[in-house]
Amino acid sequence: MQTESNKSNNIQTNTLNPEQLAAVRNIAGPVMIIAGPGSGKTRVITERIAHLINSGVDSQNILALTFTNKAAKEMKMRIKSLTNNEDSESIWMGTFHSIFARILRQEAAVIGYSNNFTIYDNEDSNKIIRRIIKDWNLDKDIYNPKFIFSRISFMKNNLISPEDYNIHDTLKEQDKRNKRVDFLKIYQKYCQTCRDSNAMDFDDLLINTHKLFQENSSIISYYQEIFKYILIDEYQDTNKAQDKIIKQIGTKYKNVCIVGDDSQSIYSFRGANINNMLNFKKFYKNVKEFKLEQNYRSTQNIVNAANSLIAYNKHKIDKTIFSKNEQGNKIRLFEYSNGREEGAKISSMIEKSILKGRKKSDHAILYRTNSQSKIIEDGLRKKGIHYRIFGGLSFYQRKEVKDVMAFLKLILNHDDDESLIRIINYPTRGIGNTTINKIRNKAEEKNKTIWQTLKSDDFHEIELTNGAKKNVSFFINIMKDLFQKINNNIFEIMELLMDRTGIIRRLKDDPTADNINRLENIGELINSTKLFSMRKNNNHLIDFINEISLDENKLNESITEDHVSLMTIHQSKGLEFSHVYILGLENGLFPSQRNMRERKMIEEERRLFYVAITRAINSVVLSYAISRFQFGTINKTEKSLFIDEINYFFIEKFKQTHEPKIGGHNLMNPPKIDNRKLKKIKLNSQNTFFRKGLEVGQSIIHNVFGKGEIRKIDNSDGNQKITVFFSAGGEKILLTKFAKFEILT
DNA sequence: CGGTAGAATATTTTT
DNA sequence: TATTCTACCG
Repeated sequence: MQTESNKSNNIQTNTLNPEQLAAVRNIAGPVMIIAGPGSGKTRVITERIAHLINSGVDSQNILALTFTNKAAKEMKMRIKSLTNNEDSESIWMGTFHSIFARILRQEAAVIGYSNNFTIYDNEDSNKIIRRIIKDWNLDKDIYNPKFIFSRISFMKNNLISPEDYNIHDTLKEQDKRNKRVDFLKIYQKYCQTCRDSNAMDFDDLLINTHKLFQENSSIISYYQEIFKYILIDEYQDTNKAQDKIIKQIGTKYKNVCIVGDDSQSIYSFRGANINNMLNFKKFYKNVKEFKLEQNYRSTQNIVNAANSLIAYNKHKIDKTIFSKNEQGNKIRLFEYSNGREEGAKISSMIEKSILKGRKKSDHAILYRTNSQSKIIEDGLRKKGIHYRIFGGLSFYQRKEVKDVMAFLKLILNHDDDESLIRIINYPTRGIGNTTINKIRNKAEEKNKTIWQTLKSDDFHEIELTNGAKKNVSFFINIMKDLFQKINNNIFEIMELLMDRTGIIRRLKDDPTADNINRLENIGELINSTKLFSMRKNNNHLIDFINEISLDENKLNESITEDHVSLMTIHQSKGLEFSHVYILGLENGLFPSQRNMRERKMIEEERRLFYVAITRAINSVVLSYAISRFQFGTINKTEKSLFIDEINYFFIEKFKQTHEPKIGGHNLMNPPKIDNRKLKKIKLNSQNTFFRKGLEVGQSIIHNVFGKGEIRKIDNSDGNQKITVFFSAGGEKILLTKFAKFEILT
């Protein structure tokens, strides 16, 4: 895999083309760079920043906002080598969220937070909302927690506070029509809960920054002076709050450079609005506009196919993307009878490609939804092709990891009720729902946070059974001891934490496959705290939590073995691969069911498809299945409407199956076949897993237990088990599916 | 209170 | 199918 930043070797010469050069050199005043896919955008950005520094601009006066922290890191490295200047380290470069979190920690007191505030992720937010709805006995169908959360998020991204909502008739009308009359109350309560817990959710990082700047003229002028030069990548995917903040900061010096491609805007579900980009020229006068239209990445066929597709979108900036690379092969389209066949056939295509001498990492498989990864995984595994799935559940989102992290968060911020509730009975120590609710009610009554309640005399006012009281006291004591350690290094905190809570002991006592896996993950977390605490600076608890809350750190980034990449199209943004496979081109899946109703939404899905195609350097393979197994039933599907939008001149169609087509269905509602009777026969689709090359007598090294020797290999059921004797820990049975180890001999 | 079995329910995409 | 929720029993 390559990211755009290190793809510059694709640019034929070492020099920039005239348009790129102009975009790099024009550093004063507002600039808009429209950068088509593969147009050397990242190179232009890095060169531009390097040019700023070489022209004498102080690194500390540059604000560069990227879409991911990973992109920021890579760009920083390139800028450092371009400028040969150590100072380039001090550029303010990162995502909106991480940069603003940094500012907010600095200025927290001004807006009524303390600087150790917790950052809640979506799971935390959802739990809070679910609790509010439950506490108030609201109808779960009308007040669907997920929906409520996304609506709250929508409000926040559009800077609509509860007060604003209240005077916003159309919004109120909408909710009234849907009988969600209590939406405002929930919104208020949710905000209150976060604030009381000294916590911010992702959206709060934006709106609180906006508020901070809005209400404090001295602070905004301070940052206007700091951020004299502003550059924002992927501007097409900014939301209103982000756009406004940039306007707040940029209005003084107006050295604002936005980079983006309206055709690649794919985050409207998160509040992103292309109009931010389209209206840029209206807000600032004399905007210099540069269009990077030459695609250095893909073959002409791929670029032409993508162009013919995106031409169906009405809402877009006029531009002509072209390629001078070789013509290349046509895009290939395959029809399969079902998802399983799709997975198998695509896998064997990749296998053949690898046999031709290509690297696995030249291949990427892209899909619309995370759940589609499973079928292709099965296919690849059968062929023994290494792959890596990006995204899905990240390491830090795993339950057991979050549980341990909740202890750390609570140590840092005692008012973090969400974390406290999460761990008061983890591992189970006899504190059930009844007890927790009694405690919560008392805290509510006293208008205190839970920890404040527990540590004060109020605790004794709660009517608890003796047993419950003892258990809660036990928890309080654990936490008091841990709180003492707040300034120790994290590894020491972790050791005490494990010792006092017995998390590891408990898991070891009950070594089910799940628990072994959990144990390994916690082991990995402990390892990472060890590494973290060995850092020279920024090695405190707050730094650790900060990085984990906002960095999409995958922790297993270090996998070096050659592998095929599997990811959603959203995650492929900014990446490129020689050979790209796009699965599941079916109406209802891609474009997704929900987005098929509105033209605006279909345009977004089309942009998503455009992004997918333009990831490819040499070849694109598309596929769809005429039936798909989903939710335990087989559904007939129809090929995606996007397929025929690609000009036939650039695409080649293959049919693998000859089943008669059932015609005449309503496009919006593909017929469903009731499969309940068939289900009883149940295909034996057990997930088998065997690790290759294992032998009795081999010595291995395990990430938790260390060195050991294989004593026995058990392939009897679908899950391969090995018995290993560890010099440190004695004999253990491991499931090779989960165990993390390497063969030594 | 904790564990579990069986029922109900859910699928976009993510900082 | 995979995950979450609910009801019930020890």
